[in-house]
Amino acid sequence: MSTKAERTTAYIIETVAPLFNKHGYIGTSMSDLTEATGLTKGAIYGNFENKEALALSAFEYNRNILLTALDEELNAPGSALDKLSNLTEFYKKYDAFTLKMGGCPILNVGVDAQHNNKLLAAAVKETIKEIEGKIALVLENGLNNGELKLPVTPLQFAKQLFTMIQGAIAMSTITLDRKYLLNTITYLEILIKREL
Amino acid sequence: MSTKAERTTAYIIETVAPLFNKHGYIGTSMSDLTEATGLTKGAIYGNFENKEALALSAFEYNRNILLTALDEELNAPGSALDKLSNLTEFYKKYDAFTLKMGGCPILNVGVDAQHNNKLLAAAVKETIKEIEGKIALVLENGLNNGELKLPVTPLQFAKQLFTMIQGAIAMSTITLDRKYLLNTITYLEILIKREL
DNA sequence: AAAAATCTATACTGTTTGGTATATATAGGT
DNA sequence: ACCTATATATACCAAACAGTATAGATTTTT
Repeated sequence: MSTKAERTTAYIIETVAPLFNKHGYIGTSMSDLTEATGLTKGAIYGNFENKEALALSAFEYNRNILLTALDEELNAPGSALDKLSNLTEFYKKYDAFTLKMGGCPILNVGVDAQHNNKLLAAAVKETIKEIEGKIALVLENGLNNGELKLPVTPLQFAKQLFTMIQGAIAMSTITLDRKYLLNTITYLEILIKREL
Repeated sequence: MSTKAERTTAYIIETVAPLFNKHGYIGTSMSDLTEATGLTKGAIYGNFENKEALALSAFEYNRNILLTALDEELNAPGSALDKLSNLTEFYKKYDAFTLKMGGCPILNVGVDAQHNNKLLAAAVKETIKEIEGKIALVLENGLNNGELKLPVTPLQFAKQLFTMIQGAIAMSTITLDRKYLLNTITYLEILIKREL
């Protein structure tokens, strides 16, 4: 069984991750964190070196949830097209999926950290690369199987796909209108059926 | 000629607009503003009621630059397809265009203000509606001319177009890689040529 | 050019910021 | 059950926060 401190550390991360995601690095104060966790500064600083380390752990927590969910869709049994279909279905519900974490961590932290925190900004860039790689791998396998053909390289197509998805997420987030998400994904489904 | 105070007000807005756009509402402090403008708090608070009013003016300043530039492209003489071509050309250089204002104000303020400032968040939503309306109008005119046909309503197509553009902006901004912008716009040009 | 209006600088407010030293309380191992 | 190690709370720090009162400087109007 895990030690008390490990459980406290995990509890803190889980609790503050949505706060950092919603209000940004600077926008989240230590008093916000003590209030949300019910712990004191002593407890938090006993488990994390400083605010930055905590914010980074919080992002990584959200990122792992996202990557795990994506892996589940992309590694499910079935053809490459099946996996892509899993992916689009997943993103149709992405707003509900990211509700607990306070919205899309890639969009929120990516934009917030750009000029406010280099470590976080780099972590987001790395996460994007990972996701694009995962999608590209599925496409490459489908290509090698002869199951589908591509107008561009697998990575290039994956990047285009993810860009459109991220655009839908951005628009839905900013306008609070999930139609952007639904309509874009519907378009992507048609695009996949037609092009591949 | 304008009065001294009016010029000072304008000077303050021009100077602080990129700061608010880059670092967000909470991330920009009054001392950042006095430092950048070379003015004191007295001068700034003499021209603006508070930080929020200044941030709103700063966003509106950037927004007006953007809307004016878009109007120039969409109201230029020529056919509807010409105007759409102007639009895609404009967005190919969007990263350079938004450099002075510290990045895309719709993306930056839209994400930042979401949970930090309702007034700003509402202003961004309104701006998106305006831009979509402008694009939709061009499409509608082209439709009425018999110049082009659309798979969906003009507004719906405008929204899809803008979502993809905004996705490219988001990805380019977060990764600092303008290829996302270029590749997406290239794709849009093909899409317009094929679908319309 | 004088008077009235307006703009800006200075100095200050109370509050909140991230972070720390230390004392106490609690957990884990024997 | 005790002892040691560790985790948490309390009280504090200097700096930075947004905002303000007022006095002096500069425009603008007359």
